[in-house]
Amino acid sequence: MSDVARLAGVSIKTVSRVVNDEAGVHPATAERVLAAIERLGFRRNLSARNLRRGSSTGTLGVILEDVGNPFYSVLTRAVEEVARTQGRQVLTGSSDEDPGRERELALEFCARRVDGLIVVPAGMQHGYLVPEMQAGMPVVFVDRPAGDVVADTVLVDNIGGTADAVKHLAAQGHQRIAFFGDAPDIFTASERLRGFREGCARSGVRYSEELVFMGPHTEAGVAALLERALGGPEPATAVVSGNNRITVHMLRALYGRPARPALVGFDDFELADLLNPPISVVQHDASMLGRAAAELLFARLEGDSSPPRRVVLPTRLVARGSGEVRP
Amino acid sequence: MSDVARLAGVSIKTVSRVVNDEAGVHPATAERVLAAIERLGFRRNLSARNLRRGSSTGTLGVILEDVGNPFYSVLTRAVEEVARTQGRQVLTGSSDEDPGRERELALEFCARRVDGLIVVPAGMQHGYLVPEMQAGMPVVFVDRPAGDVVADTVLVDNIGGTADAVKHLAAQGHQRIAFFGDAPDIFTASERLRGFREGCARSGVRYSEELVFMGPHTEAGVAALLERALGGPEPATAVVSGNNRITVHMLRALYGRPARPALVGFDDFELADLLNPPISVVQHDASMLGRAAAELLFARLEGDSSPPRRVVLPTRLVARGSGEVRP
DNA sequence: CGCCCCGATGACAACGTTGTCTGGTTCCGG
DNA sequence: CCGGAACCAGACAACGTTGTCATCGGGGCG
Repeated sequence: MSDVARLAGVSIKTVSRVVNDEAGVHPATAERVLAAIERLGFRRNLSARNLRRGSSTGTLGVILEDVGNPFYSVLTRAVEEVARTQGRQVLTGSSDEDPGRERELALEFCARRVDGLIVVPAGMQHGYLVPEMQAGMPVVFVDRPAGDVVADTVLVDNIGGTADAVKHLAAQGHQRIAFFGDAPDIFTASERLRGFREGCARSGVRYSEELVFMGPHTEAGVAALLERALGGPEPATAVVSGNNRITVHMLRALYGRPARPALVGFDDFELADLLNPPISVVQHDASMLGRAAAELLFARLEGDSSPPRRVVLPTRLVARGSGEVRP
Repeated sequence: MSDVARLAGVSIKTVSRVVNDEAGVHPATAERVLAAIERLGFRRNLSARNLRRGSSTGTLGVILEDVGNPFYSVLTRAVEEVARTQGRQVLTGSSDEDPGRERELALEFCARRVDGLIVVPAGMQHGYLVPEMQAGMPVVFVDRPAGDVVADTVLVDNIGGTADAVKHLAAQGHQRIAFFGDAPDIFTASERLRGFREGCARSGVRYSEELVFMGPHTEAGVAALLERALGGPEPATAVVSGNNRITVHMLRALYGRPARPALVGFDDFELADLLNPPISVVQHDASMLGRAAAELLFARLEGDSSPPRRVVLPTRLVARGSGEVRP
């Protein structure tokens, strides 16, 4: 900036005035300054500006499990979309479900003075965020609640959705239904299991411990457990899958098998309708999750200080046929 | 910081020493300072720190078409992964293929003093980046070259990959092969068309203008053009699709049709192997694109000032069966 | 002619840090 | 008992901006 000032023969304050479109600069002076800016390729330093003005950094931090997972990337995109209307940029980070990594990212973002955080929490301890929140950092949790912090949270109706899946299968006459889910320490996994159990109760299906399989996260793992579920004296005739990754693993494991169990998966995924049979799913909207979270966050930034809210977005069972296939 | 200093009864410089783990602070003093930091929830302001130290901001800017598109989100994840090894964070932005939006994002990132930019360029004019690059901002273009700027670029072998697709189809006996691609002003689209033409020439397939369809980007659009390609006196018996979105649209348009043309798609996609028939694709690695770009960028940051490089990553034809289906 | 006001510009401090330099103890060896 | 090293701690300036206030002409008005 002082280079520009020297070249234009003015003080740096005048340059500042020009780059900020402040009134009261002689047109001819402004002209000279602009020419100097152009010639030197000057671009004002936003960090310094924000520091001096005490204004926001105009950034948002988004921490999720994996930026590369389509579900989260759609969520991120929705956040970005809302942020854009507010002239803010988005910093993203993947925690890989590692609480330590999440914490590291969150504190790093706080040190960068992001205006707010949107977090898909990993693990159950988020007390480390309390001081930040007390210091005025708005935090919204998405997809799962934080273990030990009360804050705005946006969830989907995991219980209702899974119960619907069971109901759908029961309506097709299935009585032996298996559930495959993520590790039970992940909120959505345990909620969906709960929904599964409730669904069984409501639909008059006998819930049996040995048809519940939590935690496999490789194709081989899913395949092995599936073998167990479909073997034995009383094999399962239908399966509820707890998330899209497990569903995909399962499809691979089932591929080419002559007799396939009926299947309903939690989370929709691209091409589910083009498979044979088309896969029925419990659908919900990652984009809406992101939008809701971002909107909650911006409300806080605009001064909303009402008690923390918990938004639960509905799910929708999309019957595509896989729920009707009989063994 | 001065609050902490006051509470601990020291000068702010001592606080600075403590938060920076500098040697030469009496343990008891450090203890007091740490306690004060804890009590006040102090977190040092990274922007101010970077400003003062003149060090990098520790951020990277990534601009791509759509953060929510799985292809780009995998790329982003790879960039993040490399950035992480260097202790840097990633700012992302979606251009939606709008050059104006891209420019806005890029300049905003520059004003924030990101350490470098990774850009999937939209449009053909990127001269606006020249001053920034001259001022020392390293820029790497991914997936497409910039129209009018020479800089590091990471591409995939669009021409070779598409030619392989044609070769594969020709080997199955196809002589009437259609090509569906993105709008021709998108680099990858025109390159792949070129590859298609070259493939035809090399494989002895007659290239015919009326079997080339560029630009449809809705399912209905693809369906309508497909109708044309498959109708008429000399219908196409095989189709090459120029990217994963078009492939998916095409699959929907073809779904349930009794006689399907043979199909090879550029870009692999999840579940392609589970469709019926499994879809043959020209596979390439978004993750590797991202990694290569990030590594080029970091090399520049470490002072590599060799002439701009152009890296072309190979593609691999994965024959899954859809190329062999005969009408 | 003198006054005041206004338009244009600049000097200076401050944002929250950290690098440099200096001042003050303490403790050791001579 | 003194010189000097070693150790701690603080004062001050600076990073690149912008907010506040002061300065300086010139022009309109009484």
